[in-house]
Amino acid sequence: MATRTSSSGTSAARDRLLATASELFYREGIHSVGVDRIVGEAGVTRATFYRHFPSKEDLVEAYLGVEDANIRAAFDAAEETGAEPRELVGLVIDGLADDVARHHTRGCPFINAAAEYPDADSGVRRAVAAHREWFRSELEHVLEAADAADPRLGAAELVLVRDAAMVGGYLDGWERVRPAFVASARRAAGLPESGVE
Amino acid sequence: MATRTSSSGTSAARDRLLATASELFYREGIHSVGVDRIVGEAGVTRATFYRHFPSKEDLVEAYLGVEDANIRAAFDAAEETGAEPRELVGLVIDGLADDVARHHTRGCPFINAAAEYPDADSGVRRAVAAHREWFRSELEHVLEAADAADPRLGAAELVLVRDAAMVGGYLDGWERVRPAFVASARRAAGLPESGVE
DNA sequence: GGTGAAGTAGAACGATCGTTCTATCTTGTC
DNA sequence: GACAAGATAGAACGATCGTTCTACTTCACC
Repeated sequence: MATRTSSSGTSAARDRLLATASELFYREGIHSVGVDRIVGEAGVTRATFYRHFPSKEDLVEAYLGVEDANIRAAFDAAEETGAEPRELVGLVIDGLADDVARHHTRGCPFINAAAEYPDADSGVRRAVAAHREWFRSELEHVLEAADAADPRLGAAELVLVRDAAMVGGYLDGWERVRPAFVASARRAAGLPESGVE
Repeated sequence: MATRTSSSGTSAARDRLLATASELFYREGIHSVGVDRIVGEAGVTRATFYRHFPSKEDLVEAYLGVEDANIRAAFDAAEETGAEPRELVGLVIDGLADDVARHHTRGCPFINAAAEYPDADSGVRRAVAAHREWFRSELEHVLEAADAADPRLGAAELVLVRDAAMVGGYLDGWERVRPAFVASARRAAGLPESGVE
């Protein structure tokens, strides 16, 4: 059953492997999840696994790539609503809050991964650093377009408060963190305290 | 060389074990550091290890206990300066910043531990939750004494921003995070933007 | 219709994991 | 001097880690 889906490097087995691993890595941590577990739950053999990924670490990096792509897609979707620059800031903040509340209830995939990879030169940490830098500069552009007072500082504060929201949402519960997050984020972005519009 | 130090559960070997493990767990992560490594660097045998700790997880919890005690001691020291309530708020914020800059450059021990322990009922996660609740209520008391507008929300925001400072300090570098941290923290606590006094 | 890549199945590698064991030695206390 | 507790040394447990291997099957493409 060699179901090659496209001419590129993708295949049904590879997709299942990556989807299963992403779920397990996020929910239970990376070092805690063994290769046996992944191939078992993906319904794939070890040989197939190592045909698609040179090592477990490559799978870990691919997992972070999935998370990165998801967030970029969310930003793209927000921008495609055609909202005005100042509206967009509110949309982004609401989107971040919504993401923490619904999808990322076990903390930030990148922060959690970094906790398990102390070597800053490792592929995993490089992926984390690249993602964070993209995220920060993306926020800066959004604030810049909205004529924020200090886009650079504002973006740094938003990153700060988003990190905290993911950590706090995981450890303390989102409902306890939400008010503080919304207050801090809107203040950092130079928005009024109240509703979106 | 059975150097019993006191009549309680402490001993030189146990102290070395705990100090070595604390350093290794913090610097390299918990699952990444094996028992062999710990006993080796502590200059102790496995038998001695298991005489003092029923299992590795007990050592992990003891490690978090050390971190918890350190932070409590720092709060006590700040309170013993005899500063006025409003001064104390500034002292606490400066102390938190100083701690991130000097000691906790690999992130927050509790957040990192939680990343590796998904089970909220585990002893490790219970220790994390207990520490965080103490920390939050301690901040609330400090803000309360300083007649802050909303001590409960302010404390929640301070926890938020402190979490973020430790994460950001680790992943992005403290010098990049410091301005955003100080601005957010002082605003959350209802302090003026500028110096301590 | 044959070639080759991608799949399955399953055994096996050495290394390390956390844990337990026996046996010997040192030390402080009665 | 005897005894118990703590530390030492080192072998060994079964389990799991990430990785590699051989052998066989199935499909897509030229």
